[in-house]
Order: sequence, then structure tokens, then C-alpha cells
Amino acid sequence: MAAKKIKALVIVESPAKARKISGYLGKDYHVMASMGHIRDLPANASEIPAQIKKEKKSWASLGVNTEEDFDPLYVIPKTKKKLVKELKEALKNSEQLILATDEDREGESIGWHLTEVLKPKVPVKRMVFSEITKKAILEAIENPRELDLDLVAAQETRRVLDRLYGYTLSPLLWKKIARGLSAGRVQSVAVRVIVLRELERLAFRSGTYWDLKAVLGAKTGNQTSFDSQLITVDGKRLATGKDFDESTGKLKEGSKVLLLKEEEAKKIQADLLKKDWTVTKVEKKAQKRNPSAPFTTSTLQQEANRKLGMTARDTMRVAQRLYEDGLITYMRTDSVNLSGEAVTAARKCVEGRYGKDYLHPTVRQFSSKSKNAQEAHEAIRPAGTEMKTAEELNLTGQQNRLYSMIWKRTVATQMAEARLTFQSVTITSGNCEFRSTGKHVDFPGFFRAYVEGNDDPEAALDDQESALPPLNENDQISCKELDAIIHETKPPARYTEASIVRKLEAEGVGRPSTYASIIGTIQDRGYVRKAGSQLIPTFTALAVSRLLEEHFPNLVDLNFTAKMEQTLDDIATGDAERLPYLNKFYSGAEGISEQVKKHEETIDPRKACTLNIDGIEASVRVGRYGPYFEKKKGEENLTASIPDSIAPADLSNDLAEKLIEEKQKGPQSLGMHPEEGLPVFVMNGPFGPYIQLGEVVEDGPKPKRVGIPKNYDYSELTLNQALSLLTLPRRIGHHPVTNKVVNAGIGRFGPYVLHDKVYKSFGKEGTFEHEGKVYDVLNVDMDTAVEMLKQAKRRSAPTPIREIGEHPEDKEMVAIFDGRYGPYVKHGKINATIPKDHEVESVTMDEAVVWLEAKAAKMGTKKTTKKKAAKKKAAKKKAAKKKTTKKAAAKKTPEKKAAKKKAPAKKKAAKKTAKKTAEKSTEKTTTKKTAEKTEKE
DNA sequence: CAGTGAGCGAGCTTCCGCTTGACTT
Repeated sequence: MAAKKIKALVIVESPAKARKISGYLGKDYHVMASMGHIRDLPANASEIPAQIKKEKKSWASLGVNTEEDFDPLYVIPKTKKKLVKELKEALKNSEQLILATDEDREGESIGWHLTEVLKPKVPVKRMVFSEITKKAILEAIENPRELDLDLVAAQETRRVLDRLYGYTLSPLLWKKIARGLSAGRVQSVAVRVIVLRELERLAFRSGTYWDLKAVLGAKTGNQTSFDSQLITVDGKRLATGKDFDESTGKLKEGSKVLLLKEEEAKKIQADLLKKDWTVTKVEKKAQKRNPSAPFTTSTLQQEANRKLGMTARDTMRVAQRLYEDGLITYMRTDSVNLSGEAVTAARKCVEGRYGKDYLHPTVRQFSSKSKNAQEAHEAIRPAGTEMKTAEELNLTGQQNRLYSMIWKRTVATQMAEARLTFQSVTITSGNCEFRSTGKHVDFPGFFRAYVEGNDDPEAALDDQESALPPLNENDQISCKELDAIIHETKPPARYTEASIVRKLEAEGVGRPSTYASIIGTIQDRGYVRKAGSQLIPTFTALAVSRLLEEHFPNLVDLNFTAKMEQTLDDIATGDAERLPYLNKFYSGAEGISEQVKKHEETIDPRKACTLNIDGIEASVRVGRYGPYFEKKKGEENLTASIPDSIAPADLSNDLAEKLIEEKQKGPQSLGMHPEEGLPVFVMNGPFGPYIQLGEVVEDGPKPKRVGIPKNYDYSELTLNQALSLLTLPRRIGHHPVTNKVVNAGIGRFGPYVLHDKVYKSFGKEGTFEHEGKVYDVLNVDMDTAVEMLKQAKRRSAPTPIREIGEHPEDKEMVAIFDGRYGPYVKHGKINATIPKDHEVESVTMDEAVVWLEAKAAKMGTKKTTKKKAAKKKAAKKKAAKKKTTKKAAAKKTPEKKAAKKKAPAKKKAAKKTAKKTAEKSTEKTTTKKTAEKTEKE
């Protein structure tokens, strides 16, 4: 027996790493992956052991025994049970256990948990390495060390603190604001940062100013024209955007600049057109630029977002593939360090590709600027020693683009600095001075490979040459054009995925593995929505942020995490203890536990949900069905919903008054339908404005309704337009090719054209442009419809490869189809993949039924974990329904009620999709997705 | 697909960091 044993079981965190290391270590070693943490605090009620639950301890739901030294209750989650069993099996046949998890706080902890769970009876060693090369691995295995229990304690402190923070503050929010909300050390700060920016925008007052822009050229010699900007008048500097006070829209107090109004600007313009123009000053300044550090997770996400328009989540998904294929190094890292192997490869590549002149004379190394970098991995770079390009690797699509970016950035790090000359020329005319600036790239250096992107799309890239023609003092200039231009100061920009990741990293909040999910969490909880690339906070976020700021200011302070990290560092070095720190945080009069209890009694939930905004008479309230305005008028309490598309910074008193008035007036009849004799109403529902013909009658059929396409302003809709919309769907004619009928109508997802069961939606604005003309559902002609239908993806109904027969229970057909993931059996809505060891031809009905049942059961369990956001929205809807269904129960026939109950899942999904479609209507990149979704339904 | 702003009330919602499958047909 003993002879058959292998030398050691080596455990790392990721399978890709395991494969690579296994190759270096050979057959004597068995390398396995832990897939991250194998144990954790119970995530929810279902993970708390029954025993503990029964005891009804006050701390049971925390999973941390706050009565006894904050002893954590660790459980192995369901998803990890199988893996743990496999690890135990493997350990039985090993003479040694080697923990080769990452060399950081979490990695050390994973190693410790492994020993706790596997309870090895053989010697245990800890090995660490910072690059995965054969040499480094063999060296590491010869020089093992012990587990660092102080580092493990630091991780546990972090874990427990985050749990105490999140699981004591969140319930307070459920009680005071809305169920399902959450607070956390990271997310609450992220939300707060976004909210503060929105409040700045809300308080922002725009100012305007005028200036002059000239197009000039020398009178002799090189007469290339160049732009010039008015800088001073009578020696007084002209006002620009930064001279304005953001809260008033006026010039900052005491500023000595000149603010031009329209008449003055135009007067100067007229004046100067008659005057001579002379160069009075020429300045040149040389500057050098150095390449940026190689990518970390955070900078990769930022650049991919700016340059490739990818979300943080997309970026990580694509990077994961590149990593698994062995093309890049690990993608979750906070280190800017390049290994010796990488530097050598990059330098060789630079020399070969661009020549010696482009090589930086010495090796360039970078040091991390991020606040609490743990640097367990390298920077993100092309793997190996070859520095192959994306083309050489035959990459395509997003993989190609992301890899190329990584390649360029890495190679650029070893390239020579770029040398630039900046020119600044002053041109005088009359009592005015103009300035032109230019830039000349003397030597491009690393620009040849890589230039960092910018958040501001208008900002010129560094490598762009924008040199002025040669100019000397006293040169005579001719003015070719002179324009007076109005400028408006703009509010500070909203955060994007890129800028919020940058901000969080700069503050040391969050980790490489979490940046992408933070953005997901704050959206799932309904704190933030995305409009294009902007992250817009909801009114809920404003209310939650205010509550936390008011009552727990230190917890949502930007420095909270940084301070925590200092303590954790002390714990890791053995200079501090976990217990006093956690005690101070949780227990005692100032501890979070007491504070929450106190505020539970004192905070008035009505007030917590009410936002009073300067300059707006009505209050904004966060209600169960979304935000609404509320205003007292005598005895009456007037309310009006705030549409989803309205951002907090868009609020104004006029808007509030308008919405309240509209609501109070009730549905407005545009007039009578000439044939039906019924009034035509414009109404506003959860899916936006719609037209209704006649009123709701008890026991009668539902009145005809039709949504108003986005290209019509519902508040200015005419009776004729409404009547036209009510006639939909309309027949456009017969398709010239198939001779089948083509119709135009409005469905759940808005206006569409329909031909032979193929739908094509009008664009996000409800219009379609064809040969320079804009069409919508009312005026679309056959020519345009044919063009639109060409763009529709035809989805022919899939044909089964084999029909097995009728299902024994409901007699519905069970058949085999060929899908993207191999053949599968289909019965109704349930699809189950056929196991690999079965032939399509030999599948029996009995087998198929077993697979289908297994799949159905699986789907049942999945729902609870996955569709969190959907669940929340659904719950809201359900709650909303309650009253109406109860009241309306009498009106509805029993069959109708039953039908409603039967298909709730489908309804929810459809609603969600519809909502998304509406929400994302402004987003360029998702139009395609929306179209796809539309078709699926 | 369509209007709400409130309660009868069991048990539950929730954190941050590590990681990949499962899975989309």
C-alpha cells in the first residue's frame, strides 16, 4: 500500500494553475485546486446548522458568536461538499500535504481552512512562489515554511468585521426604508461616492460665458491655418469654466477675470476683423513622457471600459478565458510587478520589432500606488517568454482586442520615453491677446506601442501630432475666420464603471476579485442604474446614504477601510490582537450593536424615506412602488410617481408641480372616438404612457390599450395621432418576394413590423431611418418594412433530429434536438442535455423522462440562488397585485384567476425584459441585445 | 402589460473575498 502512495498532495487555488504546476512537478505529485475558499460563514438561513437554529441564540443569523470571542461559525457550502470529499480522498494516498495557495491574506486563510477541514495525519507544509516557472516552483517546494497564523487571524478579523457590519446594518435598513436592502463596508462607500456626485449635480447651477475663436494663418511663408483662442482683453484674463462657482452659476467671489456677454463678444469680433494681427510671443517647452505601469485588474477594467467599451464583468470574463488558455498571467491582481521572464521577453520584443532606439536603456520596474496592495501575483501580461501578438495567436473578437491591449501595455513598459515639444504662441490684435498651442512629437518612443486612454473622449490623445506652423515674433498674421462662441459650464460628470473602479482602488476599497461584482451588487440592490455608461443613483440610494451618513458617519467614511487595513496589518505582524478590535467595533456603548439598537427606536421610518430637496416644495418619498412626490394641499395629500427615467439631479420644482397636477387631473381625454363613441385617454402606467379607449367597466372586457411609441411626446399627443395608434395593427401590404402580408403594430416591446412570423422592432427611439427619411409605425411603407425585415434575425423553428414519442403523463411530444451544447431532449419548456455516454439513436422514453425530471428539479433549486434581482422586483409586483386582485377578484372569472396563477414565472421574466428594454433605451451597445430578446419572446 | 403610496403576518432578506462550473440551445 505505502509504496503506491504519491509524494504529496499539492493544493492551489485555481485549476489552470494546478495544471501548469502539475506539469513542472511530474507524476510524484498530485496537484489539485481548492477553487478559492472551501468554508465560510453561513450565507443565509438555509446554511445555518439546525442545531444552532434551534438554540435560538441571538447571534445565530450572524454566524459569529458575539458572546464568545467572536468565534466564527464556519460551514462548508453545498457547492463545495463534493470538492472537499475529493480532496479528502486524494489526501489518503499522499505522504504529505503541501499548501500552495496564494501568498496573501486570503490565500493563507484558505490554506488554514484546508488543514482544518481535511485534518491531515501526514506532515503539512506551506509553499509560496511569486511566478509560475519551473525553476521558481522547484525552488519553492524545496523551501517550505509553516502556516502564518497571524496572517490567518488578520483574514478572519476582516471576514468577521464585514459580516458584523453587513448583517447588523442591513436589517436596520429593512425596517426603516425597504426590505431586501443592504449595507456593507465596500458597497455603502461606493454608493455614497456616487450619491455625493449626484447631489453636486443637483446643486449645480450652470453659467454661460462668451469668447472668440479665430482661424489664423501667417501672411508669408507657410500659411497653414491654425486655431487660436481669445485669452485677454485690455490685459484682463477672460473667464473660463473654472472661474465659475458651481452652486450659483456666477463668477466666483473676488475673481478678477473678464466675463464677456454676447454683445461685447460680438463687438470685439467686429472690431478685430478690421485690425492687424501680429505674433508677439513664441514659447517652446520640451517634455518627456513615460509609459504607464503594466495592467492590474483595476487598470485593465478601466482601460477596457474606456477604449473597448467593455463592462468590468465582460473584461473579467474574457480575461479568464485568456488565462485559462495560458495566454495571459493571472487576471486578478493588484501588483504592477513584472517578473524577470516578462521583462526579458518584452525587451527582446521591443528590440526585434522597433529597434534598439526604442528600447529603454535600463529595465523599468514599477511600484504599486494602491493603498493596500497585497501583491500575491504578477501584473497582467502576456504569459510565457514569447510575447506573441494577438494575430500570431489567431485571436478574434473581444479576446483579440483585450489581449492586444495587454500586449501593447506590457511591451510599452520597456520602451524609451517619448519626447515632445509644446509650443505656445501669443498673437496680439488691438487690445486683445489670442493664444495657440501646438504639440510636436520629437521622438515617439513608447507611443509607438501604447497610449493610455482618457475618460474624456474629447481630450486629444498624447501621441497625436498637432503642431503649429513655424511662427516667429513680429510675424504678420491674417485672420481667416473669427467667431463669437457661447459656452456653458457643465456639472461634474457622473461616475462610469471605469471611474468608480479607479476611485475605489485609489481609496483602497474593494479587491481585484470584487471590483466587477461591486458594480453588480449596487445595481441588483436597486441603488444604482446604468444609463449608457453613466452610473445613476436611485432615490433609494439617496435615502440609504443619508441614513448611514447621519447615524454611522465613521462607517461610511472613505477612510474606514484604510484604517481597518492598518489594524489588520498589525494583527498580521503580531503587533495587535483581533479581539479588542472587534470588541470596540461591535460591543460597548459606541459599538455597532448598541448603536443599531438605539437607532432602531429613534429613527422615524417615514422620515427616513422622505427626501426634502432645496427649491422643491414637494417632498420626494421612497415608496414600495418606487419614488414619488408628495405634497400637502390643505387637508389633501397629493402624490405623483416619479418616472424611472428621471435621475435625482433632474428634479426641479416645475417637474414636481407638473407631475402632481397631471396626476390630480386624472386621465385626460383627448376627445371622443368618432366611431366607437368612447373617450380616448392618455394614461401613464408602469410601462410608460399609453392610450386607452373608453373606461374600465366592471364585468366587461378590458378597454383597448396601446403603448405610445418613444418618438411621440405623450403630453402633446393629438387626438388624430391617438386614433391612428388605436387602429394598429395595420396592413402595409404584401411582401414583394413572398407575397405574404406585412403588418405594422405595437406590442409588448413597442412598435414592430411583422412578416411571416418574423418580427422586427423599431429602434430605441421608435423610429427607423431609411434612405435619409425617418419612419415610424404609423407611416412605414413597404420598401422600408422590407429593409427592416432584412435586418431581423430569422429564427426558423428548430426541427428535431428524432422524435421519441408522447410523454406518459401529458401526452406531449418528447423529442431530441441538436443544440450548441450537444444533443438534448425537449419536453414542453424543459430541455435536458443527453449524457455523453448515450447515443442519440438509442435513447428510450424512460431514460428521457429521468433526465427531464432531474433537470426540472435542478431548475427549481437554481431559481432561489440566481434570480435575486428578479425576485425582488417580482416580490414588489406581487405585493402590488395583492390589493387589486383581491378587490378585482369578483370581476374576474375563475378561469382567468387560475390562468394567472399558473404562469407566474413567465410573466415575471417578460416583465423584467420589458423593463430592461425601456431602461436601456439610451444605451448604444445594448440595442442589439434588446432586439435579440424581443425576438425570443 | 397598465394606475398603487396601507396592513393580517411565518420566515426571510443581508456582508466581502477567494475561485470555477453550470449553463444559455
